[in-house]
Amino acid sequence: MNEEIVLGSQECVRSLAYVGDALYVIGGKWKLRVIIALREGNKRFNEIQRAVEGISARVLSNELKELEMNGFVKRIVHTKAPVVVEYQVTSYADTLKDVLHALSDWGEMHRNKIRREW
Amino acid sequence: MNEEIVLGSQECVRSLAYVGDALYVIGGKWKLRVIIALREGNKRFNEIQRAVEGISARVLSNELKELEMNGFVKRIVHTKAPVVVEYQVTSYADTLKDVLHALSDWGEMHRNKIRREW
DNA sequence: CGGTATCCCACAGGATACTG
DNA sequence: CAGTATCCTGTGGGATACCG
Repeated sequence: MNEEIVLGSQECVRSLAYVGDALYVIGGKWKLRVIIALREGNKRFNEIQRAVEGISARVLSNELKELEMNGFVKRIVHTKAPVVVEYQVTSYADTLKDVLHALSDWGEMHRNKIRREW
Repeated sequence: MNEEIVLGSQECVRSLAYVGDALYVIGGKWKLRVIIALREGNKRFNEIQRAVEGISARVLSNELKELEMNGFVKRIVHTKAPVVVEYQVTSYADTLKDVLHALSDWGEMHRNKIRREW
């Protein structure tokens, strides 16, 4: 039951490439946070901006475009009476569930550790 | 069993903060990759550089210092006869196991998806 | 080998203002 | 409200050279 602890060389090489690929699309300061905000439910532009603290309109606009291009988010324009634009996570974004959970859990643990140390 | 799919508002807010904290320390292009490389086994400076494709000596040097400061990596200098420096992941780095697995798995899935599309 | 020093630049991303 | 336009800065990070 110990062979799980140390990665084999092959696994390491593959893992390096895969994590590289992952970071390429979901890396950066904001992408995952925007996705998290939208997983709570569809949101309009300004709602996202309020939810994701610190993001500027310009940056959010860019992130949404990239997220849409990569299939994580869908932009929905309601053409009925009051024209409303809202953003929705796609089912592909759901595939990130484990990543988000793992990162969130680890972040929580880490924050507590840091607080204890200071 | 459906309440798992949509995050509650509280969870969302907490998750946003936690993921922010996590990305603060392990975000960026290289940190996780250096950790992965070292999880395979202790390595010397140039070995790491060869394993983590594309990283320059200057950047690797900086990353190792930060990783050491944050308790993920230990720098070991063997003072015996042939002076050798090697780097080792700490047990704290092991707490990232789930994050690394999730990211690696997702990266693999995503790569395959992209390849299928083109 | 294990780095450091220097130089440099692209680009992520912040601030502010503005528009339909 | 849903963005765009402009401007600007920091810094991540590449290239190259050098050192003990």
